[in-house]
Amino acid sequence: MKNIENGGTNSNVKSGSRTDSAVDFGHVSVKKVNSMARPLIEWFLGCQRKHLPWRKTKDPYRIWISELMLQQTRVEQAIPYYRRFLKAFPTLPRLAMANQSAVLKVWEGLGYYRRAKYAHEAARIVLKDYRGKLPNNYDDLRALPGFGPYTAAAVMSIAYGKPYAALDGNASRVLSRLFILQEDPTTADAKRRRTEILQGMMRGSDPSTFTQALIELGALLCSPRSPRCSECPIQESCSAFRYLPDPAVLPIRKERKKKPHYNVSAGILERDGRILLKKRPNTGLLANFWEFPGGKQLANRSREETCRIRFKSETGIEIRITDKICVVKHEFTHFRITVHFYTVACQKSPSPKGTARWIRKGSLKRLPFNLVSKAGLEAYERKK
DNA sequence: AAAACGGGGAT
DNA sequence: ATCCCAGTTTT
Ligand code: SF4
Repeated sequence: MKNIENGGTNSNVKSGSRTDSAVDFGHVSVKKVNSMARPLIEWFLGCQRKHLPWRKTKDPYRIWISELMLQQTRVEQAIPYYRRFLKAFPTLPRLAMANQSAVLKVWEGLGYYRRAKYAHEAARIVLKDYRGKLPNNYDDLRALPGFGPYTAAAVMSIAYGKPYAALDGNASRVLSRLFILQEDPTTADAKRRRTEILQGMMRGSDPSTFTQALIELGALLCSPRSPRCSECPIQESCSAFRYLPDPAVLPIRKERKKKPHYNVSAGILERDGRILLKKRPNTGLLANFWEFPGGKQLANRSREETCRIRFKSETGIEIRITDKICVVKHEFTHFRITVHFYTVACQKSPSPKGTARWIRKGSLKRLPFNLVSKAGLEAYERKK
């Protein structure tokens, strides 16, 4: 089995026809690679979090949804979403037949909303091309939207029991410490190399158990900040534990760029029990989410003027400011914003342009909003 | 290779 | 305030 991919497009590692003893991991010991799986798996069988909802199944659809939700997302945060999602869409065909906005609404609050879009798209493809069953094949999975090297390998190993190496942040961190890999783990080279090592490590083990065991080790013991080496089942094999005063110095991390900050003004316009909202574009940040019309602070303008001008350009509607509602601060992945909410009024009941719509207040609960809009709306309802 | 893409919890 | 999480896609 191979799932190593070259720079960018992974196929899980291609190692030709080399035998075990010929596998070369540089200074990574073959003996160590071969001796680690057993204690790791024994520890996992005794100490894993058996209550995690996705541990109760090997249904490829459910494993897929769990892996998708867990991308860059903490276990505790994903659990309620996993339950709600599978209650709403119990099977892959049910997901495929669902309305895209319904899928997005269930995902609301979980972040990285492209994942919801991909889940829906992939489900439709699988229903059409694979009779509703996720393909039992790495390359076919990789071809589906949202299936990168990790997710494809995770489904192949965890659900289908095939020996594909699933390299996630946990597995990568454990490898960094186990073999004192001082390279930057984010490069294509490092990923390829680490996937190879993983493939060697999982040889001879049950792939489903091994994949979950290594990830669980990274989550429970070999944590980013303070690894609990004294409880670690592979302590004896671990070079970082043996040679470094503090294994937590690995993996090395690159310094981050500072986040820019923007001020934003937004207007809340209500008329005849309806509120004027704007749907965000189909791509990019918070794609297809709804929000209050407004925009970034304009140079040499007041916040109120900014609100009025931005509101007009997004909706075509002339408004005047009637009151200030609240100020909401929020942090996204790459920037921070401070949003100034105002109540606004207009002359008649004009029809909006673009993606702006009058939404009945009773319908708000069916539309997806991010935390900023929710905070603005809540403050508005409270103040009225 | 780098940037874009959310939100929350831990330190 | 900073890090980073069961990563993938686009640029
Ligand atoms: S001994 Fe410590 S550093 Fe090494 S794998 Fe175990 S928890 Fe991680």
